[in-house]
Amino acid sequence: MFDDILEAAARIIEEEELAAVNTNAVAEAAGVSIGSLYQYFPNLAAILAELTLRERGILMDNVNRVALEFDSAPLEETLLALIEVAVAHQLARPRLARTLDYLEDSLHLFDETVQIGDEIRAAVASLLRRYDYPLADQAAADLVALSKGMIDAAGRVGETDSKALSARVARATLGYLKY
Amino acid sequence: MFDDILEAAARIIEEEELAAVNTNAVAEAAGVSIGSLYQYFPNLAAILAELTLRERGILMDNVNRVALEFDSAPLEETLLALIEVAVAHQLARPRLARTLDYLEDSLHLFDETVQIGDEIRAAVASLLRRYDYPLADQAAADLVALSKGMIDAAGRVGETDSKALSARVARATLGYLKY
DNA sequence: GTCTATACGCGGATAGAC
DNA sequence: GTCTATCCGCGTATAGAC
Repeated sequence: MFDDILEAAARIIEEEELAAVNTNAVAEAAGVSIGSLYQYFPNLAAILAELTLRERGILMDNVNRVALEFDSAPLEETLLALIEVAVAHQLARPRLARTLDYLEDSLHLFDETVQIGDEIRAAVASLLRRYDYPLADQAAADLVALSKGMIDAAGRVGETDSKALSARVARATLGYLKY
Repeated sequence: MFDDILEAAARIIEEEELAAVNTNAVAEAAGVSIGSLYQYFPNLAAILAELTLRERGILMDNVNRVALEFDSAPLEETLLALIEVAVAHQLARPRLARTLDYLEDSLHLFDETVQIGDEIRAAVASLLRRYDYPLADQAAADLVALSKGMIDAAGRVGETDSKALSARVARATLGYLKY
């Protein structure tokens, strides 16, 4: 039920837009009454917050898992694995991912905690440092930003070939590092 | 007056958030009454549409000007000039630029016309073709996307050094092309 | 032309029946 | 626990005075 409500909100974001996410619409899409909705969430913002935290959690779990699994792999392989995680995440539900990014950015809904980008940048920076790459923080920020830009754009235009997209993103990141 | 209203909307976006842009707030920030506001715009959406079209117009004018001025310059110089235009645009009013991008994306407010990204991609693609770069359309899309990602991220964290940022973006684009 | 006042609908949230 | 009914405030837009 809790999950039904979150999923309903996610679907409205995908099929309509963020502004269309209101308590009535979410309750109806979830197949519950407005009264019941308020038994599971204190207000509308809490629904969006929980949805954001969940999506972020899934991505971060995968990022951290890759960082662990590849802790003695060559740099290029690790980067590609991280890219594949990010690509898979974004192409699964492109519009949802972009909208939640916007939410997290515009409303600083979670300014107590770090933004998801911070975590990923930190992971990449520590990876680059392990390989003695100079200016690791700057490079990590750039790599994450340019990857995100490419992956967002791909999702926006409906690309579905994860492998091809990952390869292009990998090319861009390696081009940056080696140029 | 017309301009005052647009500027008021822009400032609210920068200082608050998109959802805070309502007729009352815009009228107050513009120093006019709500009644007068409706003499200049038929509704709230028209204000946001006009604001978006203006910002887009400024950027596109500059892109097209560079494309003309550099029509016989080396590829790298032309790319750098285009990047500098985009960087200047984004760093001038970062939050406004990002929010209007979101608007144009989420609401397909202007689906009759082409999105701003399409125009820029087309300009870059024709540039690449002039230098016989293979897969020009794909490369143009990737270059615009990765540049936008880097420039957005820089604006988000308050970077102000346009030259340094342009140089890093140029490095990423050239890295992509040459890797 | 610009204002104030107001109508009106939508959406958030709660009360209270079942 | 889930529902329906309702309250209430906010925001859009208009009416009408000056």
